[in-house]
Amino acid sequence: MNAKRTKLHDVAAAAGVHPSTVSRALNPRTRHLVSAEVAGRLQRLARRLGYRPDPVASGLRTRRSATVGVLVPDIANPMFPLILRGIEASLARAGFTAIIADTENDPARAREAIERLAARRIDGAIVATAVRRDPLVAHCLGLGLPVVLVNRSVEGGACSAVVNDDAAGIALAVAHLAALGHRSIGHIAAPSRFSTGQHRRAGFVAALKANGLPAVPHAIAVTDRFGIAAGAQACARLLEAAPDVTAIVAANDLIALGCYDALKAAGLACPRDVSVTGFNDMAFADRFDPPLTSVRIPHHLMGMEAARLLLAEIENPAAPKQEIKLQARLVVRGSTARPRRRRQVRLSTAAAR
Amino acid sequence: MNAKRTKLHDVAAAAGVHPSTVSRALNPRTRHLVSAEVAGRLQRLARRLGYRPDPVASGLRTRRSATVGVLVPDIANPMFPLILRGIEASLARAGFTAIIADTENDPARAREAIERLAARRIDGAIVATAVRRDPLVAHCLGLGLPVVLVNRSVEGGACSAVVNDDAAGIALAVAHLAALGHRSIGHIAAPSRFSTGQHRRAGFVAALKANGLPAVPHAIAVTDRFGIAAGAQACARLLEAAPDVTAIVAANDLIALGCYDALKAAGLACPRDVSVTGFNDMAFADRFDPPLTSVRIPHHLMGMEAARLLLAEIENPAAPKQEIKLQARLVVRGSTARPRRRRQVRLSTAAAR
DNA sequence: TTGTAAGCGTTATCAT
DNA sequence: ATGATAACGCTTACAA
Repeated sequence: MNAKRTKLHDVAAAAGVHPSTVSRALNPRTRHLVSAEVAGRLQRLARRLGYRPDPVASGLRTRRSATVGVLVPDIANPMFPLILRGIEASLARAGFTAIIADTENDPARAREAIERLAARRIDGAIVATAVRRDPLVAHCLGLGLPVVLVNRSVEGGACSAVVNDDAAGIALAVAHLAALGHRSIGHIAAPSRFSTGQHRRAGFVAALKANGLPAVPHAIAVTDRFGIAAGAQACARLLEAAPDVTAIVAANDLIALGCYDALKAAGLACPRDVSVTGFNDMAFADRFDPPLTSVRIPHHLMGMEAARLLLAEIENPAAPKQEIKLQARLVVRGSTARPRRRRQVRLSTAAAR
Repeated sequence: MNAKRTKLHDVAAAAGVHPSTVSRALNPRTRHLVSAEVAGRLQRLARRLGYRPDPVASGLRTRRSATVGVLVPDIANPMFPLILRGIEASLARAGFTAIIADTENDPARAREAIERLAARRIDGAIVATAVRRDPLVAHCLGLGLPVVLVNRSVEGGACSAVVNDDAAGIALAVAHLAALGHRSIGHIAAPSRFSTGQHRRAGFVAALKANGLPAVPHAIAVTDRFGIAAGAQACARLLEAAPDVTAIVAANDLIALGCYDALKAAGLACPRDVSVTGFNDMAFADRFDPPLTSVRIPHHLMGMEAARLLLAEIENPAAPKQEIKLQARLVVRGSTARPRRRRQVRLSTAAAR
C-alpha cells in the first residue's frame, strides 16, 4: 500500500476549517448543522481530493459497520446465489456490504459464523438457515442484533421474515397434478424442523382435500435433510409404502432430482409412470432430464425484501417485526404428464434392500 | 446490543496488569515478549472472561483487517460457489474472512467493488474476473494490494494465479472425440480477452494437429461472452460455416448448453448428429439432457490454493509471484458418441436468419 | 455555525 | 519483562 489515503484532516487543512466541520458536512445526518454553502464547498473539495471515509475508524467510534452478515445453508444450491443477488442489490443502494457465510447445513458452523461476524460488528444479519426453533436466532435476538429471516421462518414471529407462501405453492403443484388426472399423489417432505418442510407438508395435505383427493398417510415420506441423496432414499421408501402413486410432489428441486434417481432405480419412468414436481425452480431446472415442473419463487425479490426489512430494523430497532409472504407460481415442464393408466401394484424393488 | 463485550482493559484489570501486557500475551507474534507463566495465566483468564479481540479496533491500529475480497464474475454459475468454498476453507484456518463481490460480468462493477473493499481495508484480493490485460488488476498491483488470480490469468506474470491447464483440458476432449472417430470437430471459443478463451482455443488447434486432424479455421466460432445465449448464437454461426462438423468442443459448460439449444433449433440431435463437450464440469452437468461430457477441474483445490497463495503474499509481500497450473480430467457422459455417419451437407437453417 | 477535546479498543514505541 | 503513552481516523458532546 504505497498510495496514501486522504483523510478528514487533509480535507480540513485544505479548506482551512476544523476536521469536525468536514465530518459534519459530509455526513447526511449532520449536514444540517453546518451552513449550506460551507457544506457544499467541503463536499466538492472532499470529492476533488478523492476523500473516502474510513469505515474502520468510523465504525470504531460509532459501533456501526454498514455491514451485514448473511447465513446461507448451501451456497452450491443455485437458489441461494439468486437470493444473494437480491440482497446485495438492496444493500448496495444503502451503502452496506454483505459478508456471506456458507454453513454447509451445519448448525455448528452457523454458530461460529455468527460469532465471527458479530466480532466484526455487523449491524444485522440475514439468516437463510433457520429451523423453526432456532437457538441461534434466539441468541442473536437476545444480543439485540437485528435479524431478518429469509426463505425459512421461525415460530413465534419474534423475528421479521420474508418467506414463500409454501402452502399455496404446493397447492399449485397438487392442483396441476389433479387436473392432469392423478388421483394417487405422494409427497416427499423435508424435515419438519424447517418451516418449509412443515408448511409444504401441511399445504400438501390441505391441497389433497381441496381437490377432493383422499389423504393417504403412507404416501408421505420425510427426508432427513435437503439434498439429492436424501430425496432418493425417501422416494424409495415412498415407492415401497405406496406403490400405486402416479405422481410425487417433492419439497424442493434437489429432492425432486432424488426422485428421478429412485424412480429410475425402481425401473419407473418419469413422467410416463410417475410425474414429479419440485419447488424453487432453481437455475437449470429446465435443463434436467426430464425438465422439471417446479414452483417458481421470486428469489431476487425475496432477497431484496429481506435486505430492505433488515435495513429498516437497523435504522429503527423498535420497528415492528413483520413477515412478508411471497406468492409463487407453477412452471410446468416435462416431468409431469397425465397418468398413463392405473399402475398395477408391483412387488416393490425396494424389497431387495 | 445490550451484552457488553469484555475488552482488553477488563482482562487487565482482573489480572492486575497493564492492558498492553495482555495484548502481548494474547498475540502469538508478541507472546515471546512476556514471561511464559504470565502469558499462560492471561490467556486462561481472557478465555474465562470470554474476551474476544475487536478486529475493528485492532484493524484501525494495525491497518490489517484479516479480511480479503473475492471478485467473481457470476455467482449464479455453479462453478464459483465451489471455488468459494475452497477459498473459505483456506482462509478460515488462518482466521481470515472473505467478502464476496459478484460483478455480474461487468468491469465497472468490479471497479466499484474493489474501491469499496479497499475502503474496508481488505488485506488482499482473489480475483476470478480477470481479462488478459486487466486494468483493475494493474490498479491493485499499483496500490500494493496483494492479489491472486483464480481460473483466469493475466499476461505478464506480474500476479500470482491458480489456473487450469486449459490447453491440456481441451486436449482431453479432442482426444476423446478423435478416439470416437470424429474427424470434423468444431470449437466454440470464448472471447480471447479471457485467458481461458485464448488458451482453450490454442489448445484446441494444437490438439487437432496432435490427433492428426486438419485445422479448419471456419470451424471455430467465438462467443462475445460466457453464457448460454451467447453459446447458442455462436453455435448457430458455426453450424452455418461448417455444417459438416460432427462434434463441438465448447469453451465451457454454459456455452455447451447453448450448443444444445442451437443444435435443437437446427433440427440436429446430440449426440446422434453432433457430439458436444463442455468445460468445468459444473454442478448438475450430469443432469442435463443429454448428460454433458465435460472437463472436470478441481474447483475446491483451486480455491484453496488461491487463498493459500494470497495469505502467503499478505504475510510476505516480497514473495515471488507464481502461477499454479492445475490438471483437469475428462468426465465422459451422454453428450458424446461415435459419429453416426458422415452427415450430408444440408442447407443451413440459419439461412432463414 | 464552528471549534475543542475526548474517546472508540487496540498495538507500537518508548521508558523503566 | 512490564508499564506508560501515544496514535490509528473518525464522531460527538460540549463550549464558544
